[in-house]
Amino acid sequence: MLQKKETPLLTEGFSRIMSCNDDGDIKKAVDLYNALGPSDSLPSGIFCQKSKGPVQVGIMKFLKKGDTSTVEKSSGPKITLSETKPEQQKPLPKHEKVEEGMSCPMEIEKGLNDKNENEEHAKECDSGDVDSCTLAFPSISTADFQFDLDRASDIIVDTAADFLQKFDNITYIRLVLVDLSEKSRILSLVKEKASKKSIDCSRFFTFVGDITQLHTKGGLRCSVIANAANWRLKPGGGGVNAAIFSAAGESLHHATKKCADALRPGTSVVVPLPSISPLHQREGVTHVIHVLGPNMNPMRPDYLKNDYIKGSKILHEAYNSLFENFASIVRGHMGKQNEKLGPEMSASGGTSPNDTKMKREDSHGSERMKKHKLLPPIMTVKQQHECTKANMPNYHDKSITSSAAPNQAREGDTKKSGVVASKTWGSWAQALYELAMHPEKYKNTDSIMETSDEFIVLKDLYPKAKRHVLVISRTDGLDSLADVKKEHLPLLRRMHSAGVKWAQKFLEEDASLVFRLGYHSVPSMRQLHLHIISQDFDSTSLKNKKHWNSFTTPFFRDSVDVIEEIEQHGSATASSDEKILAMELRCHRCRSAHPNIPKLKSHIANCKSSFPSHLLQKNRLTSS
DNA sequence: GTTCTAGAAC
DNA sequence: GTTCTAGAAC
Repeated sequence: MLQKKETPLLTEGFSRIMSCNDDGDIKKAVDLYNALGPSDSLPSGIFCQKSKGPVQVGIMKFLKKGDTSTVEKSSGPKITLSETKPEQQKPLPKHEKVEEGMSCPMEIEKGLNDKNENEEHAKECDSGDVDSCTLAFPSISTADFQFDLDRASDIIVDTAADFLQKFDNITYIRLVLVDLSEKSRILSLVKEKASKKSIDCSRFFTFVGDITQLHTKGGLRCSVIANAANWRLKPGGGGVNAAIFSAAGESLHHATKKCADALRPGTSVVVPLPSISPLHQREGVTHVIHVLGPNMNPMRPDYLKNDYIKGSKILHEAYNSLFENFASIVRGHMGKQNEKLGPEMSASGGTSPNDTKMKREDSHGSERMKKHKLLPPIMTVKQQHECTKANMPNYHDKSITSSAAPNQAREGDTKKSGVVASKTWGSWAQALYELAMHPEKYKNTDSIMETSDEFIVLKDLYPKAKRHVLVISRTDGLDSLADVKKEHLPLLRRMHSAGVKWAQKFLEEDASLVFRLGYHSVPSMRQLHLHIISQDFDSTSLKNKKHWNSFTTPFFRDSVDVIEEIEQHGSATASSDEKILAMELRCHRCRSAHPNIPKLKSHIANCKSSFPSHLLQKNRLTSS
């Protein structure tokens, strides 16, 4: 239930930790403890019961379980009414007979509540081959993006026919166009046009139902589903996108973010769906392909102003990209089945020369999109220097931050050109650098407490505790711990001593304070700076999880440890990852967890526990 | 780094 | 209804 929470450890003082994944596990655990007599005991250790249940519910949902809007567990977890968009709430239509006079080979299947009527299909779909090779997709661009249905149906039928012809040797590859309503105009148009083209109805058909419940409600197994995504690949909005993200849970969101940040109209991206996703567990969906089509809605981004020449081209590209990506998944699956090679192949990885080509093209396509679309033009370090030279160092002055061109890391680019990727810095991240390079310009600022050739001591403008100062190195090119080498050791030692000196000075004024000296693993601001921060964290500027975790998790690297590490290894390699900043909030003294910043702050205002033992060693803390 | 704000959580 | 967070923008 506590999905983002740190797992408890035996070292925290527990003797036995059991993980329960579903109600059954919980009951077993409760029964186990209920059965204990006064002198009974259980073995110590960590006991993780393997998940058999379909989904791990969030704690809020667990507590609300009695709510009648949530469907009973017996039929598998269902989307609660409050989570679905109005169009997803409509009950699925009852099975209807195929319309009379329908001569085409296409079949219309109605969403089925009655399992018996779907038995035949379900049986067929249970075959591993078949379920691995069915793509269910919604009509792209015809809902919110208001693309003309007649033109769209032509494009769907054309691209599907081309695709199936290309794969006519793989008979069990199937494409299924899905829509919610039996009255769907796009379904009937596609059905009609497909019949005219005599497309094999076992390989391409339409289906009435909810794309997020094809297996459980419709008896149709589709391991790959397409999503009519938005360009930011964000959950929400409405329609299919909202429904898929909602049904797939957080893990789809995370998995998507790993694959791409944004999508260009006419392209698609494959996202392997983590096995913890309810959509994976319940419906057997292993991949979601996000597709972005052309937009004919003036209220939405990339509006094409009714330019159907461009629009049709983009819609063609969108379906081609979708089907090609689907093919790469199928090939990956076939590769696994046929070759049974030792090393695992990626879900989209193929093995034949053709596959390699396709994979390369695909990855090129997605790489192009990956992390790039939203980024502004890159600047060289020199350009950044030029750009910021003219500016004042007050890093919160908006006139500065808006005048300097932003720049951010584009690892892909630097890697490709063979240059080692080095972090680039946003305009707001330059202030300490400016100050370190030209302290004389700011000598009247009362924030500067000390200046030497090697460093500057500055009051943090947004202190995160009663006392919070920075010792900023003045060495040009030394921006973060990643840049620190053995040659910088004397500097680091002197920065440390300066920090200790200031801490002692503060202790003369308030002997109750306790100080910690250290660096952020990944600093937000350029120019190596050492934090000297009192451990009360009593400050209105400490506002969020990132602030807290940057000073109280391994993201904060104690100066003494950094120095020792560089002495031993020549560099500071143990730096922790930015992911840790999103962790739960725990008291830095007693390690208790708190649900939000205000509650954490009221706790730490009173917590008198001693500091964790590792902080009590090696002078990591400075106190009176 | 902060500010702003939509939407989630309460 | 208010509080709080997280992500975008700067």
